[in-house]
Amino acid sequence: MHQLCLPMGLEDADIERLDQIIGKRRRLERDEPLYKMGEPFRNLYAVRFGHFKTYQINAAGEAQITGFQMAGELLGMDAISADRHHCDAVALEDSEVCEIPFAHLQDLFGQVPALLRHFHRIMSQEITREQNVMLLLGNMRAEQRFAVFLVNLSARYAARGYSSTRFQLRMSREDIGNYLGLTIESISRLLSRFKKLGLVQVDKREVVLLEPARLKAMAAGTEQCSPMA
Amino acid sequence: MHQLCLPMGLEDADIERLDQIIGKRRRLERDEPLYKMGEPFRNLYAVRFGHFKTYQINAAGEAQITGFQMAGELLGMDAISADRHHCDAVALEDSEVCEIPFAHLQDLFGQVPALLRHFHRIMSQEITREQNVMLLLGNMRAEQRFAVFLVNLSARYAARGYSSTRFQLRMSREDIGNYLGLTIESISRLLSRFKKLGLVQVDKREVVLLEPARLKAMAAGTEQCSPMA
DNA sequence: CGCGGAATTGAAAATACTCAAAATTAGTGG
DNA sequence: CCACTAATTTTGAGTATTTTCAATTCCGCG
Repeated sequence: MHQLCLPMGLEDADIERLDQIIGKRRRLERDEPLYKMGEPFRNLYAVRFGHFKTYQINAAGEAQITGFQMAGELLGMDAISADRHHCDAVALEDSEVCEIPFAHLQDLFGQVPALLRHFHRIMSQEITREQNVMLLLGNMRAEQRFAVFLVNLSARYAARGYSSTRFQLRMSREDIGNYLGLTIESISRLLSRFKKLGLVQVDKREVVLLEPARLKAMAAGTEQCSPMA
Repeated sequence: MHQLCLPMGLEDADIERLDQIIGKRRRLERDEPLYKMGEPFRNLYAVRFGHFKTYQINAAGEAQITGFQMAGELLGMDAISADRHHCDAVALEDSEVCEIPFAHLQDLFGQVPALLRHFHRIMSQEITREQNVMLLLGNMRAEQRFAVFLVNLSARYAARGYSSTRFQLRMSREDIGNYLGLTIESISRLLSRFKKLGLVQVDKREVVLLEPARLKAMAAGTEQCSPMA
């Protein structure tokens, strides 16, 4: 947790100070909202375990999932600008976060420059992450989007010490489609195609990446599998 | 400039201190790069006048424009996380920026909490801006995307004291298409359609919004103009 | 005046969507 | 633990939106 979340390269004394301002833990069950758009902003949240999705809702009531978050990742940074949450965050499974009261965190920034620096990196990282999603949504075909999605999950699980080739999809097909700008039917068809091509093995929500290298090539745009005669 | 850029609600003394660390101005001519992906990160840039585009390039060499920036807006925040620029920034016309050495800015953060707070708001604003683009790319049809684009430009010019209904497009049709995840031909057709419907008047790059309210409704998804029999 | 990049327009093609139905899975209560 | 219902996923067929390819047209500029 400490590896991925806020502290990183902080001295023990600083970590100690950070731990002191970290508020209470909060457990959420599946489908429970962590916060909703428009609510006043008080805390950032660090995921301790479980998974979340964040999504925006437009005027017409349709949602666009803007990200999936897992252990060690930080939620709520989009709320700083307007002092209100800009999106909804919902637990995809039973999960736990710790609250980080932002007012206290700001107090600490003045005292622990290394913490501030790290916080800026994390916000910046969120910006680059979203830019990568814009690239995905703006100029990739369905097949490539889905490959990027799988490869991204793979890398994130690997970074957490889990298998990079076998993992559970914590989100529904519908969520995946929404995130990737595709329909649930398209996701289903892509899974079937990838399965048939021997790229993956799928059993309900468990996925095994059988050819990670080819998937990475597809994600990079180097390779593509024909639309299946 | 001071209204939109970093200072805002800062006391005069603090603005003074900020002005002191602000580095030299830099002029760029049309198509000149401000920075390129991978370059070491030293400065943020505040646009003084002119316009810029930022874009990512994927493995296959294709670009995705991630934003257009105008006077008062800040460039380079995506570089903080890796100490290297994550995208290219290019002037769309003859423009000027002022360099803000990030190391110096960080020094100031410890001394001027209000500045820090404002900086966080700006970074957070960039995150929400990108989330809005994800919503656009992920679940809007071409017509709505283009309406959102026009309405967004309109609002930003209005905020700067310019006309909200008549302005120059500083970017090519190709850039617009790239940004919106559409082809240049689609943009051209959309413009023709909007023109024919009396929504806009277009002369090369000059646009007049004839029915701002209907455009806003289209952007919100409330209204749509049929695909033109 | 003519060259060249940018923009427009048209026709054909492709990708992904919609609608519908069937199959599978998950959840619930007996 | 099983059975039943509801929800999710898969699959198919037809359709729609947008792209691709191609041919002009429009302008700025030397």
